[in-house]
Amino acid sequence: MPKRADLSDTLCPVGRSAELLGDRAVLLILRELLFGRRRFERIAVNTGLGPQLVSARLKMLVAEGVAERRAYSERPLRHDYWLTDKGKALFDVLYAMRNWSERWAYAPGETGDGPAIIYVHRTCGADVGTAKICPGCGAELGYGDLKGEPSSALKAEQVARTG
Amino acid sequence: MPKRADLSDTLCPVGRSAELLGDRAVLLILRELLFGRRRFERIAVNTGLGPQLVSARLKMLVAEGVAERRAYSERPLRHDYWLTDKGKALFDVLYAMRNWSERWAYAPGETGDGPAIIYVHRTCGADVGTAKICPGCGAELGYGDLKGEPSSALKAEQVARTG
DNA sequence: CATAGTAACTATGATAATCATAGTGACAAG
DNA sequence: CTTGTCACTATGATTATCATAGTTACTATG
Repeated sequence: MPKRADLSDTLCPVGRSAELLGDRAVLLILRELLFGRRRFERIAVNTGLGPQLVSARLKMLVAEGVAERRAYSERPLRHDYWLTDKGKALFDVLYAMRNWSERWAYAPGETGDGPAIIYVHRTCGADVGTAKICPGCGAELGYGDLKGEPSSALKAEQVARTG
Repeated sequence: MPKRADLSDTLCPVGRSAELLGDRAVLLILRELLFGRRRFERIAVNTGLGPQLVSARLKMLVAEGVAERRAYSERPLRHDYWLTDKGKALFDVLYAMRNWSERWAYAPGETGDGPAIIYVHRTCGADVGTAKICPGCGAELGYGDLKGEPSSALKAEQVARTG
């Protein structure tokens, strides 16, 4: 490809975020980070992306202020990646993606019966389904508010990948 | 690139939608379709994408059931593209992207003062800001509920592109 | 102390997606 | 009968991505 057209200076807000989010690898890495998987190897394995891609994208996310690289061990020197507030705010986008998929992206019965991931509101314990507002208590749902439980089918897939 | 790894059969809902949405061209085309721009040429010009890419992506969106190709003229035979319900439901994702950008993606003052696009709730007339729930009437916000007004700076940019 | 293991990467070459540019087909308008 | 419109297709150069293997800097084990 020739250098991809740059949209980072568009004033259109969708165009701006598309520059960041319009990339499979970025979305998958953000998924991992939002789920609290912070280590390089874990992210590479869970996403199925090669280490070179993971490395390049993490560098980019750090440069954009979406993630932070921290040392979690001095000897040996080891680093992992944490979301910044700017990164945590992307929860809303990924949650919208998840909700869309649960409604539109599966064949009937493909996930067993029920969603691929069940989300429960930490505060009130209600199963939120695919709602934007907690059906139990009416609160808005954002980063950290939900606890996700993969369906048994999805869990099996994750175990198969992780080995 | 070798054939990109296929995620369309993951059970993870974020992975599934990432296969579709993790692509700059798709996001930009969806933006246009959600704004009611249905014609091929208009989409190509507004997104800055080449006609080949637009063509390929629209075909994919039609194959995925996100958009529909319709004849709007018989002589000469001309087609345009409409979102299906599955496509309209993607509003939530793009709206989340927009909200994130308005909050995190601009330097201070870059959009003048105020958001790049002002959204007004059609039903109650309230300026929704970057809320997920209408601050005026408390309703959830979905496809068709909002009327967007680009800031003057963004409008100028759009005119520059359209010619 | 030598081998194996772990974790976060970097290096290399093949393949294919993307871009820029130009062209096509079918018709309408002047 | 030339110019214009609209929805595309064709071509070639460039480069991002993938698969695979290797590197660095340690720790743990026999």
